[in-house]
Amino acid sequence: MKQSGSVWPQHLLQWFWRVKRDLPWRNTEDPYAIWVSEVMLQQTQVKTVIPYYQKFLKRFPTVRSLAEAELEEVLEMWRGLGYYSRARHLWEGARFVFEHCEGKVPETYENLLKIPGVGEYTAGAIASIAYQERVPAIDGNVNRVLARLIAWEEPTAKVKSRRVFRELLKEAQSSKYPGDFNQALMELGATLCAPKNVRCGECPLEIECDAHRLGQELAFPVKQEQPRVMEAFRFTLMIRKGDQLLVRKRPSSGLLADLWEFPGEEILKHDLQISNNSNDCIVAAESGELYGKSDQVLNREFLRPGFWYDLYQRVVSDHSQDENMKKKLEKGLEVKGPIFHIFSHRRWEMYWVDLEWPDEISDIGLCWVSREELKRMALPVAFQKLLEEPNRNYEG
DNA sequence: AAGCCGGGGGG
DNA sequence: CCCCCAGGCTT
Repeated sequence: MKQSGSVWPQHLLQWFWRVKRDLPWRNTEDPYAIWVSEVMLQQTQVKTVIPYYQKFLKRFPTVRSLAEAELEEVLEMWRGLGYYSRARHLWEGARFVFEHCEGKVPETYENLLKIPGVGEYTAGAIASIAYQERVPAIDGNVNRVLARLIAWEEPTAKVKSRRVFRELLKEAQSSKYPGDFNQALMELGATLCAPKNVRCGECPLEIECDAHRLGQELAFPVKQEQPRVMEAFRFTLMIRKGDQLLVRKRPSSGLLADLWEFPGEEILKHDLQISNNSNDCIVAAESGELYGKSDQVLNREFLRPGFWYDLYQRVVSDHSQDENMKKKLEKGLEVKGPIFHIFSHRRWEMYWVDLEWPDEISDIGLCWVSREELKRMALPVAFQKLLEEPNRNYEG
């Protein structure tokens, strides 16, 4: 960690004062105007923002004028900037200030935070720039600059990273010019310390920067590790009656929420544990989880008629055909698969069996649909694949 | 802590 | 064209 008494904050400020662009929101101390600029700059480049900023402030020069405007007109002024929900948030924030703060933008970081749509970053920017409060304003640019400065090895979004960065800035931030200090960091990130094209030769922090010392500027900030792919089996019952197939609706949260599926179960390979049982079987625990002695054992286990019969019993609540189904599964068990399906964070190894059902079924969660109807329903691709491969018999 | 929102910009 | 993403909010 950089020690207090470090000189880089001075270098940074002097660089900023030397190169800073003359932007409209840098010629005002009006917290409302700075608020507007911050919201616009969150989503768009400086040169695009300038004309919108001027037009917007001309039409809505005060919190009151914005609060009293119709949302329609605010959105109209925003047209072309994108991210219209933020225009709405700005408008709602203005109404909040008008109503709860006597029309005056709060003067402290803490009170700015109470405005809906104003988070840590925006509150910090307004407090430091308009009121010279010594608080950080950490946006994506600042995160990148700091991560490189100290060659920080964790994703910036981590709680630990945010704590370390805040501590670092607490030491470094200028007492006399906290707003300029924050703007300088952002300017640096926007111009020299860019995501891809770094210009370290011109950077005031070149000799202080750990990433540069390592020759690894682009390695920081380290990216969030993508969630590892969870491996799972997906066992499915294709229950038919003539042209009809049995389907059910998935739960309204989680994977493939509210979509349709053929009845069955997902078993995470991660959940497979060594069984206490003396025999070599997978046992269906009360929770519905399966336990096997090893992956190898499990990989064979779904060939057992008993495995599919157990699954069938957990999945179909109409037990009138139990004997019938048991016979079918024991006599001519044909397991189909594997078919693999990959989601963003999960990988299914899919197996299924075909079953004929003789007549009506009484199960509140299940319903018959024809293949024609199925085409018009929200059936995830994973299950469509099963329909397309009726002859993929498993050959252990 | 992780994901969504919902559109833009960069490669 | 696809991939990635800021900042605030929700779960």
